[in-house]
Amino acid sequence: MLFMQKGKVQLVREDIMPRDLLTRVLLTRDLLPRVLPQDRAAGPGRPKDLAKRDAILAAARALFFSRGVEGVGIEEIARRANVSKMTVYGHFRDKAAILSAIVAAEAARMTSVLDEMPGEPRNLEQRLVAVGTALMTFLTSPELLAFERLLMSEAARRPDLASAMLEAGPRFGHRKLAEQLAAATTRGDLAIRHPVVAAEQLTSLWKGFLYLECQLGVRPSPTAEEIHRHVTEGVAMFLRSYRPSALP
Amino acid sequence: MLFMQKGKVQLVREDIMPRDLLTRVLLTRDLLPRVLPQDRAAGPGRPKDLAKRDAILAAARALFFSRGVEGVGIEEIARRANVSKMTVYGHFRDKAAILSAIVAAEAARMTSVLDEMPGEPRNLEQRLVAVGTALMTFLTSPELLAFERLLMSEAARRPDLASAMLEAGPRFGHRKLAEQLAAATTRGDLAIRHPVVAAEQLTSLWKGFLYLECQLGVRPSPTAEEIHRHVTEGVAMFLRSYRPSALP
DNA sequence: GAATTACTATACGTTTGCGTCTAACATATG
DNA sequence: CATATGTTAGACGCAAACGTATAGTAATTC
Repeated sequence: MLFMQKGKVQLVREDIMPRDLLTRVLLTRDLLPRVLPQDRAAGPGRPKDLAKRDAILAAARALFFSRGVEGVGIEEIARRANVSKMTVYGHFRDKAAILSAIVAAEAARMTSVLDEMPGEPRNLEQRLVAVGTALMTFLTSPELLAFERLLMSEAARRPDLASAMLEAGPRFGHRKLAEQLAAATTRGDLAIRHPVVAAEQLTSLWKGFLYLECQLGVRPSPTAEEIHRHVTEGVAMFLRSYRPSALP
Repeated sequence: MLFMQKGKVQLVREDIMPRDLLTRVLLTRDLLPRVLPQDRAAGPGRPKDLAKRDAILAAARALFFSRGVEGVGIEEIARRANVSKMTVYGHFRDKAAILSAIVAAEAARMTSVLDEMPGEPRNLEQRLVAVGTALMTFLTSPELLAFERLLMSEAARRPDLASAMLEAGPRFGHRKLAEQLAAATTRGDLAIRHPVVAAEQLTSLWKGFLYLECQLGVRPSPTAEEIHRHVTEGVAMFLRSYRPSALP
């Protein structure tokens, strides 16, 4: 599929991000206990094959993303993961548990990506454009769009999932961006009274109508050029509003 | 339920908006023929009871909004509409046709609401705040949020629905807002080079993070005060960026 | 090797929901 | 009145999906 190189599917595992950050993200809405279950501490008997667990999650992820939770059966997940149906139930209590694990993994990935946003380039405008471009590239990727759609349709039934994702994604991103904006303000490059508000505004400008169109699937994901142009427009507008001369 | 006063449910009918506007909205994505079907031109025999048709649509709307299309059975719709299941199938070919009719009605309602946005108040800032407040009040109403959620989850399967809604809602609104912004520019109150872009930016600022939280259901719909404060912030930021002195 | 646990394949019982059909009654045209 | 269509209530066939059960094989500990 598009978003996973065959055989190399990593979901929630301590090797992709520091355990404490992962935990912090997932504990926001007691999602963790459902995701890292009792590991039976290596008694006698054949151990569980974690590769199969990952294969199940990868298969479910791809299927859920493209056809929604209700549109996919357990048997189909098992078939795609090259696994027996019973094995699926051996690893997960039910369908909802699979979804929880996927959302937790996605939340972790989101935080991880946001945590590595570019921070160094030369002047402020270039830095903001770089961050915005990276963010929009991430957000408009087919897999992220599919994930948001999925989350939206499950939001009513499973508010915990939406909560976890909001915390790991937007809120986390806003805090990080707000820090940068505050720093720029103390440096004298910007005049911002409420950095968090400004960060939310900037993010909204970055997303704009473009993101909505992508989310509803009425247009393909934007090219790098389109994203760059769109983000640059937003940054310019933002900087005009918050340039130091604007506030006494 | 929350969003309809019992018995007074009006969906797609020529009495709520001019026929040509309605048609223009719905024809954007050949939704119309599926919604206003062949009326059999009053031959012999008992005529169809349009009140029942409306009751079916109202029931389906409420149920779809709260539990999604897949989560609701035809029998349940019929029961809630005080109608036999066969009557449902007498008016609509299948579930998808019911959904089409609902979306068409909602699109029409959306255009109608956007078309009546406040236009008169005194100065520019007050006018923009008034429009933004009205828009956000509309968008964050439980019914509209539920509708967007519904649409999002069906977007993959039914791109025509998303298209119709985008055209009737955001795109229509952006055009109207862009006209006002362009007028303000010629009046000298603003300095805007690309009114449509600016309209999209302003709308994004109005929505902001607040709307996302509502959409995901992690917070209740904002109060009038909250909306007013949020919109005012956005307008202030917008005006700082596009005030005439900002551009030579 | 014995015990224990995991995985496979398959079958099963149950539920759910869709869409159709029928027989009776209701309401319109002419 | 005859005719034609709409509405109801119930039953029906069918397919899909969930989650469980069983029996045999595979992997691991002691």
